[in-house]
Amino acid sequence: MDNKNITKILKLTAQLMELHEVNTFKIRSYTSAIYSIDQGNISLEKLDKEALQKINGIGKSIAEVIVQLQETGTHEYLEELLKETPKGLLEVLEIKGLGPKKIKTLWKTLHITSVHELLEACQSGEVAKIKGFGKKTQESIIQSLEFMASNQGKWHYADVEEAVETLHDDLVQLFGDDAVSLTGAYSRKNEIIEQVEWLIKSEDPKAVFKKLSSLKPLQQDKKTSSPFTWRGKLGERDLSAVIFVTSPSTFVNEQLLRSASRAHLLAPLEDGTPLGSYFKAGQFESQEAAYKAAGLAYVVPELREGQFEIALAKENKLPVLLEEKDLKGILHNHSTYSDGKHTLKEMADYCQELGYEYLGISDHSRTAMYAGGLDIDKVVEQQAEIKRLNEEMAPFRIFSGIESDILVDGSLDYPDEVLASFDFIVSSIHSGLSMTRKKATARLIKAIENPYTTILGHPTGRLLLRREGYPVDHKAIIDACAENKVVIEINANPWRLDLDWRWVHYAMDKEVMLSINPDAHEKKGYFHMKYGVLTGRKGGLTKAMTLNAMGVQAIGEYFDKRKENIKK
DNA sequence: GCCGTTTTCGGCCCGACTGTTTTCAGTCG
Repeated sequence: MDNKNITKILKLTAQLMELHEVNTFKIRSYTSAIYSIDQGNISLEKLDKEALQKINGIGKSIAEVIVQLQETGTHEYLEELLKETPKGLLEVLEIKGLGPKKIKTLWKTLHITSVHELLEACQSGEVAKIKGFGKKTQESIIQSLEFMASNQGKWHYADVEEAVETLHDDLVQLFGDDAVSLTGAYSRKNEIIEQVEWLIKSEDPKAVFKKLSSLKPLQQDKKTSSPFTWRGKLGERDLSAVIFVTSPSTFVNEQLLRSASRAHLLAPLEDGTPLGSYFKAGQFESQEAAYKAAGLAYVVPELREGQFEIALAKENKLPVLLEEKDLKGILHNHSTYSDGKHTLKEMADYCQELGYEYLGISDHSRTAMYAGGLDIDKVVEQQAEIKRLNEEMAPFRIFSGIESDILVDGSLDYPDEVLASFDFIVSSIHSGLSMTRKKATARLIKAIENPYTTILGHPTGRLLLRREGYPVDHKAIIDACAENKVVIEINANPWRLDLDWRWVHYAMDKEVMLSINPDAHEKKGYFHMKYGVLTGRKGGLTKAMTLNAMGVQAIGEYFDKRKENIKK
């Protein structure tokens, strides 16, 4: 069992302990053990009881618990707690804004033991009447429940990627490369996937179904399947999967129709025919040939969203999209100076090992106490270390940055002379997230207008499927970035992907550059760059408009020049 | 339950934010 799953179970244990009012210091032990595991970079997988106890915060009993987890997937104490807990309450624990204490109150006073009962109690106004609760709490519970319901059965692209790619390889093995095609939202590299779809070319659907039944990760739902359409689930995740079987004569038509979004297919051609109707009626050798016949340049699947691509395809002006290999460096990363798992040197070494020319380190600024934000002394210390490492590692270079909190009033988190000591600054909002659109926009614009802001970090603060971002006026933000020559981050963490791809094209139109930033808190975080590239590509991002596609020298000059302009 | 010692028992206790209160409790990152 990996660290992530271990801490997940320990967290559940701690929550249940709170629910059952176990000694608070005992609970604290669990939470501090979790913190220690999260922060450290020691894999617990192969450690025995003795080795576990050497880790700060883990003593005899928690070590025993972890050993049990490794051996059985659960532990005795957890099982005991679960026995005393109504099953439905476990789901209630997932609700944002509700902790164990409040849940206990709901359980003991209103006898609520499930999400369903909770929703009813909120709707009837019972919850607001309890001491310690109020109308706002009741309203926010309803909102959370609605948000959760709307996200049922949806997954992050990155979460399903491995299962999808593995099955795709299996399908290719079974049916041949030219007879299998991924379609749907996944083929367009959408950030959220509700269903994965394939198209299989065959005259004999029965034979196809038979072969499919040999694939272990697939479980067919016979009720919803039909003679040409296999429906069911993929893998343990309960991911909805559909496999269409189509004859060779309509394979290309189906590929075109099933890979594009509705908006793309509704786009009219010169004579007014919707593209979808044209694709349906015609006979084509290949997808490329179909676009050509329609008088369009070839549109890659990820652009088939009905945004701007048809107009550009008509004029043969589709951009050459950014590729991962175009990226020369990685900006916006954290180290052990704040809440990262690996040291500055480890982060730099690994970055160099992956073939990049530079690393931008931007730990949290001092206001971010929860993340070990750097006070001014630490900033000085880190910059000295960067200077030393740069001498050692040349021509590789570390740029000294900071992820400065944008404070509630829109100002940055250090006095000007400290801000001036960095090569670049990523300005982001981390606290005070519940704002009106007007307030959030004004706060961001003030930070954008600060001459020290180089990059605007995750502009909406959203966490996909978990938290809506604060509402912002995207146009106003992008316009302000254009005016102040501020780069906008495409935060490549699959939970964020923020700036959203739907705004990338507008930003480029305004000549705002974008930066693909992994926001890495550990070495393997660099691999998220890939999802940032996908996001950029969906918005039509080019190499020329990507900040970190610049080589080390060019970006060094870019940072210097920006700083010179501040002095003037 | 963990830690650290003034060494086997006593202390442990983040800070901002929100919504409830009207000085605080609960939650979150």
